Amino acid sequence: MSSQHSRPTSRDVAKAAGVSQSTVSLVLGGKWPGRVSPATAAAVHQAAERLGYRPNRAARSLRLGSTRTVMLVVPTLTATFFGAVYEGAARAAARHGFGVVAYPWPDDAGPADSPFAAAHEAIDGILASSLAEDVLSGFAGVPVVMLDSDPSAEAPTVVFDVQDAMRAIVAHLAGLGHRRFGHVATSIDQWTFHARGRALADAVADVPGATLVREDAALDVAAAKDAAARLLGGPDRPTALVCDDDVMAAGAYKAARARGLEIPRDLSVTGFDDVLLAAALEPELTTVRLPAGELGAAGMDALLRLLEGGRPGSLSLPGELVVRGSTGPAPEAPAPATKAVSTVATGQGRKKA
Amino acid sequence: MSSQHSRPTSRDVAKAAGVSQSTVSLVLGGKWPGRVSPATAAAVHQAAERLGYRPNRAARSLRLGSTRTVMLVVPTLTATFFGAVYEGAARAAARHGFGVVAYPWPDDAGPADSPFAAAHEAIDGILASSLAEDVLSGFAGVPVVMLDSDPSAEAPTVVFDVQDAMRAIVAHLAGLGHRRFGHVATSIDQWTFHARGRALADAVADVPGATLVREDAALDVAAAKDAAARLLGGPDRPTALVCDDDVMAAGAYKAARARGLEIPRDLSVTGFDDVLLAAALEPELTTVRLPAGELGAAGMDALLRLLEGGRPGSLSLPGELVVRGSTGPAPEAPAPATKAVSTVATGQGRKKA
DNA sequence: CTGTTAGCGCCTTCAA
DNA sequence: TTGAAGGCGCTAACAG
Repeated sequence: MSSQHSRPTSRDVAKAAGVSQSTVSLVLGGKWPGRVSPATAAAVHQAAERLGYRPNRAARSLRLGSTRTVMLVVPTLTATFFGAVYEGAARAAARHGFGVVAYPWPDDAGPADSPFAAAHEAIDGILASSLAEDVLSGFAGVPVVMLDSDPSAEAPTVVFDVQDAMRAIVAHLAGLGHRRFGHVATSIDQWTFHARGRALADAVADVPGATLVREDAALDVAAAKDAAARLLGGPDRPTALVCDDDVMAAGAYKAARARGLEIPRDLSVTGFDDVLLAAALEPELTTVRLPAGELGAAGMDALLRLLEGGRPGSLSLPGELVVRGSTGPAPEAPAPATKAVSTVATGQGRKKA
Repeated sequence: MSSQHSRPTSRDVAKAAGVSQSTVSLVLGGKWPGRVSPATAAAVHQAAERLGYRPNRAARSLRLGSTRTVMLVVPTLTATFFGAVYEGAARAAARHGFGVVAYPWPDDAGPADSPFAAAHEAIDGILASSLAEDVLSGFAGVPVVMLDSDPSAEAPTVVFDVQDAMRAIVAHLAGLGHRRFGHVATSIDQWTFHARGRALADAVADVPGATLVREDAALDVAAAKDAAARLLGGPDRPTALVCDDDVMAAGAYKAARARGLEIPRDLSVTGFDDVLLAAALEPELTTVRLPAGELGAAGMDALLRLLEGGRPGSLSLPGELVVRGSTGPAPEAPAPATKAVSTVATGQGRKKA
């Protein structure tokens, strides 16, 4: 026995199969046809199998100069969304023999360390989600694909079609007769939230006679509650609150309840994300489901293509409006309107009852 | 220029500093004092800095036979809990120059692949959270620390003090006058849930005159709602529902509402975990906060000690009871009791109003 | 105190 | 069709 008790090497396999190392490499690398006899190849495969041989990654990396590892940079892993992104990315990577290491980098922490504290410098490429492009300034030269961030960036991107999703929300609400919209917005400086704000404004502008007021807050329940309370306390109280995120919708629920408003009778509320929370709330939340896993997978596919020398294009994934119990017909005369709201039915509006 | 445009090697640094490679290795490895002159050491450091030198991980791994990488196996990353475990573990690992790769392995998927599809076989140790020990059967020989799982296992473990947490919950509830408890349990076959069930039964048994009924359900809102409904529909309706998880508590809320019961006036509800959900519910949930990040960090510390040849002991982390709005005094005469509930005040009960 | 040397396991010429 | 040899970048013996 040449191998003491540790993992077998290609040498061991060669010895066992009665061939040379290079033959083993050829066969196991799958490029033997036409260069190695089928019989020899079979013998090699068999020996490798029997010995439980697995190539040493470090040695392979050293020789090849590539690590077959991709780093996923996300603001946090403590959010189901990014966990799903990771799982989607890892699945796609595994199909190509790549591994993924997660690197949580809070968005308010400035540019990420280039010389990693975590010793993760051995990387072939970077997948960055929901981060500003300049966060990656320390990684010049490393192939990058950006997820859920400004598609006008240089790197290939994969994003959600936020505009379409917001249009769907507004169409749904407008169809229920709503005209006075409130936007419970998050103040986080991320592309997706800027995009949501813009998309909502655009969509509302397309509804004749519709108005939109906006309040910003941090992305947590308490802050969102305050923002929603401000909206609800203002003149011309909105009949529908469009929230930037399911978490903020939970805050909106609380503000509504504090004001004695019943959802959806007196107020409609929508979210964005469709995480666990949406189904846990009462009534269940009408929201847009964002396919986080697919985002990760599509991003990884693009990155892998990039690593192979290709030039992947940018991509946009559709969200899906999930209508649940938090939206309903606009209340008839919700408040003594000070401004006349001359609503022109656009034809797509369909009121129930 | 010897280096074309790629990363500088220790050779380049040596050349730049006018010394040999081994000196560079010694200096940068921090074991030069007494072997290299301070002046030379300074020169090396400076050259390395100027060139932006970073050691090649693959080469180092190959030489050292260790990868300075640990694998964290978790049931899923799509849960804030495991995301927090990861972050805690990664932080602790980084302090020692270790990296962490996450490996989501659903608990119902049987023993994990030993020869990883994801090519993650290059690993020094394994941290496994909330998994049965036999899931790791394919990794014989690799140092392992188990998190949140049966402490009677062979491997060192880090767990939460479930028993203490449950006692705190029951004490809190009993202090409010509750004697009829319902357990909304999860049917998931994990150590922690078995432990919760046992701990709850024990704690209730210690309250004179107290009773406990139990219903099992999958770990999701809808299933928990059904289970809670069964509990609430049975004879001698419980006045307090102890749920195995915050998610299940959300289901309990729904069941209560469906039955016209108001929380906490007619029914008290408690959770377990204190994730985002607890503060999003209305009223906010009384629950036990489980320090997931600390679990990961403590586990990683233990694993690192194990890798250094030590024999870390097992550890138990305390949870913290967080009292919020979902628990209140037991209703006076909640239902025409068929059994007499002879309540003996234990002296620690303190009713408001 | 510093330099030389060897070899970790793999893949890829090059020669047979 | 197969084997021998070299070297990826690093570290640890061993010389000097």
